[in-house]
Amino acid sequence: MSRIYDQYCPVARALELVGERWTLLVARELLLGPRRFTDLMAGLPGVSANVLASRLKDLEQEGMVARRTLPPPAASAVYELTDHAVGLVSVLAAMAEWGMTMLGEPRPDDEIRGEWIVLGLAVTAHAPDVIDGTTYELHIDGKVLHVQVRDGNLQPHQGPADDSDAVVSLDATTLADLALGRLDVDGALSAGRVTTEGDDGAARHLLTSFSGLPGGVT
Amino acid sequence: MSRIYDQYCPVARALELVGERWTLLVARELLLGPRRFTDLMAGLPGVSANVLASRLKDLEQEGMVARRTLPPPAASAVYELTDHAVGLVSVLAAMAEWGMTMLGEPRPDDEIRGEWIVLGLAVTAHAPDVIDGTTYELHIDGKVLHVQVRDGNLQPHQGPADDSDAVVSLDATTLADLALGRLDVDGALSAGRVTTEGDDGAARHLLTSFSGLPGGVT
DNA sequence: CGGAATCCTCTTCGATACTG
DNA sequence: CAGTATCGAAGAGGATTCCG
Repeated sequence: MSRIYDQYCPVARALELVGERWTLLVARELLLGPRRFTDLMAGLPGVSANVLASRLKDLEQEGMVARRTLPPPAASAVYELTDHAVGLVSVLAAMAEWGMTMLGEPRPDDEIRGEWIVLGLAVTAHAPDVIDGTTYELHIDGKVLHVQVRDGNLQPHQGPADDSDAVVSLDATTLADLALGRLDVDGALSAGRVTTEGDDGAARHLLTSFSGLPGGVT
Repeated sequence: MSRIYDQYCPVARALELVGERWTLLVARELLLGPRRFTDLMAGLPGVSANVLASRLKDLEQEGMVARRTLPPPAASAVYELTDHAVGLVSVLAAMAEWGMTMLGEPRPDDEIRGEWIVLGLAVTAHAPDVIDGTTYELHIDGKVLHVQVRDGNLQPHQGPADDSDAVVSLDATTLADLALGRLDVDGALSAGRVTTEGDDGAARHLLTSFSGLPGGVT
């Protein structure tokens, strides 16, 4: 059960819904698409099974998350964000945008995952250089996700793209180095830390929109 | 000490900074201006002294809050948001905006304070009707605060205005009823639940911008 | 294998009392 | 007024077990 503040205040109400430890990170994971319990465990290193189960139960009760059983032959249960959670996305976006400026260097014990950085970039990057309607496939440390450009926004999703304009391959550290200005696009490409396929120009536009964000060392 | 997630992720980083219980509510209180420890205790019903002291210490260490001793003869210590906390404001705004839509009716044990509702309104209300550069003084349940309109945004502050265009007096419940569409401007005025002084037309514009927001019963 | 339930230890919270 | 000290209660974290 979520703890309450007993204050008739919008901020307090929001915190009662998603303010507990791990809750917003669960939402972060679900932002990229439906996930099974085990996937969430894997995507949230450090969480314990009982806490995750508890948070999912809370979110489900609040109507933010729905538990659905996939049709056969998969027949496994997945959790996904409901339509009521659209407002939650803007909270997550604000957190990611501010957190991006406070990110700094990875600490010794930090787990590094490409998706997390992509999420931060997606909300932070102003994408005037990226052409609306394009889709990019990202291969980060072997994992595949794709990003759609819609109305000047970058929307990340898990898995491969149906039809991508370009494929960009790099590792999570390179992505973070780009984002925070520790590496520039030309340097990354010439050093072979980033490789592209398909429309190389478009890929370069995407990388440029990713690089040198506020909070970086520029 | 704030607990950490050990994830190199912007959202996780933000949560390490302000994700603990009460932390964002402390920031909410400081948003309206500098406050003494005792003021904060009064503005955060339910918090205990040790938790508040701990949160202030954390925020100070993160550089979000500064502790300052007022010049004589006041000579009391106040806490205030630093310039580094500007990014934090957008997080608070996102929370308030979403929380406003989730607010609903006050629960039996809810404390009701006008400032909290004003804060929610300030970030939620689209203020096309309110004239830029105007200032309003609000008297809510005897407490005085003022709102400045700048670039289409409403900025609330504690205390009286230096030079206000209008004064609006009401109680917190009326304000919430207006915001959530349980009451309209005409009804509130004619029932005497709201009284205005100064530029009545401007006051009406302000009230209109406050009324019938998303999440209401309209 | 997926996920829920149980048990145990540790930290944090919350409330009251106390001190400079 | 501005906190610190103390202590019981609650929650987090980890491991293990049980159920489908």
